[in-house]
Amino acid sequence: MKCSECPLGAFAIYSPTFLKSPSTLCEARRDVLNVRAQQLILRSGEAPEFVYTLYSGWAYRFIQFPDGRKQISGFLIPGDTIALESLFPSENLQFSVRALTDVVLCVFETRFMQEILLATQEQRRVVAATAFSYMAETERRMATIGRRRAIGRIARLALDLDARLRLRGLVNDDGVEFPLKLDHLANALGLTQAHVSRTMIRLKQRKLLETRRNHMRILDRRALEIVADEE
Amino acid sequence: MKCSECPLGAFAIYSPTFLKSPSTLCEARRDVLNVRAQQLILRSGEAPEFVYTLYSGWAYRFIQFPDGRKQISGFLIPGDTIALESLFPSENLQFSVRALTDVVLCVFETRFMQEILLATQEQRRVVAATAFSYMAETERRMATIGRRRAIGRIARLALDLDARLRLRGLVNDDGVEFPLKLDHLANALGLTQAHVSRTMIRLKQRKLLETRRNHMRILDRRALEIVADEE
DNA sequence: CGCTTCTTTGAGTTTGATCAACAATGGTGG
DNA sequence: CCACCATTGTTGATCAAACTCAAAGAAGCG
Repeated sequence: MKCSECPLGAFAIYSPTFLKSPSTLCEARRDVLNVRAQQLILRSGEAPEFVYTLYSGWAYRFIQFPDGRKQISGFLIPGDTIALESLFPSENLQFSVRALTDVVLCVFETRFMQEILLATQEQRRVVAATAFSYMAETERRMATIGRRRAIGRIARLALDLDARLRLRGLVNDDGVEFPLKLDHLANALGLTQAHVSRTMIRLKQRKLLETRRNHMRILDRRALEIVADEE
Repeated sequence: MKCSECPLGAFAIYSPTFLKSPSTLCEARRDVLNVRAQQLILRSGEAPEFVYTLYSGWAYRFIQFPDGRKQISGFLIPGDTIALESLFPSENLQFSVRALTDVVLCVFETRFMQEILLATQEQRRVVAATAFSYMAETERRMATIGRRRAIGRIARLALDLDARLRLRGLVNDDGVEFPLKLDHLANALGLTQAHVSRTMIRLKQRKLLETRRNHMRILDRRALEIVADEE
């Protein structure tokens, strides 16, 4: 695969550099890695050696508790950097990342990526904006989990994912790719799988969204937003 | 107040610069602001004009819902920067910050602070580390809210705050300053004030911690950690 | 001392968890 | 193309944690 033809380069964290000179990224890229669904990509407690970006497939970032429970703190979609934390030599990771589907990763030399991302004003701005936007999303999800009931939590997550996927152009016939199982939703939203099932059925009955196979479609965005804000 | 004598400079985000040349900060400082308890410091939707750091008192960062509920996403203690987001000209804020007690703020020229914080490798490292550490704390709190019951959530918050306050030296006779009311705990942990009250009483009965006036003391740290991890 | 702000407590209700079984779905290989 | 298997989703019964609403106490402050 040539970086110069990458359809995601314009959305990645290195987009300013990519748009100016795609070949720079090819030089920084060490490898392209295939990872099977369910495999760990980053392990809590370690310090990642490379910077990875997601070329295809989904992954999720999660915190594992001693008793086996887990909380998914975010989903990663094509174009996302696996963990901005890996860019800087600070502490070890406090979370893990697991492939949700089969995944293809681009592997970059950390040192090289640091240089690219700090090189220009514009690049630094994009890095900061990406970090703050992830921060904002995490805070909003915390608020949703803390203060909304099941139906509002699911509505909000559906809207957020839909928006992000659309920005990346990952749309098919008026809906988006959607490999999440009830279990993922449950672990991301502080609910149980059984309860997510019941609640999804309510959302479908109210004609707010539908899911089939690996696909989700929002049927009434306005109404769904009201549910997310008020229920 | 002279910056050179500031006891918090060594803990602030500009600590490398401060330790080398305290006067640099005096030059960047525009003002010292007194803010009363309950006043808003930053408003959601706006773009802050200056960079503020907390010289004394506590504040909290929160998201307000249309229906009046709110979620506190973090507490700010002396030495903290009010919002790293204000450093970079990205989008508008998605959260607000309110003074929890009477507060004294140092007000810095944004442009000047940017220069200081990007000037050296060491400064950039500290900025990144601060951002990632706040990120990690937010993710861990999300996990706690999503996957722990009331007693574990309170235990975890008490431990986290205690640790942060101790790092800053804000300790008095084996306990820490603690101006939080039940309502703040409730809004930070996704609970109601009534339920926090009942749960705190259980923690006190089990001799894990005590609170009087504006003060909290952890009586059995080991046991409290077990509660935070497993209950 | 009186007022305001916080905390405690109670009764009744609701949401969501738990445990468990069963149904549907989508591959896979024969 | 069908039978089989693994995975995922649905459903029911029961229970517990936490919420709501409300009122009474306690504590702190001027």
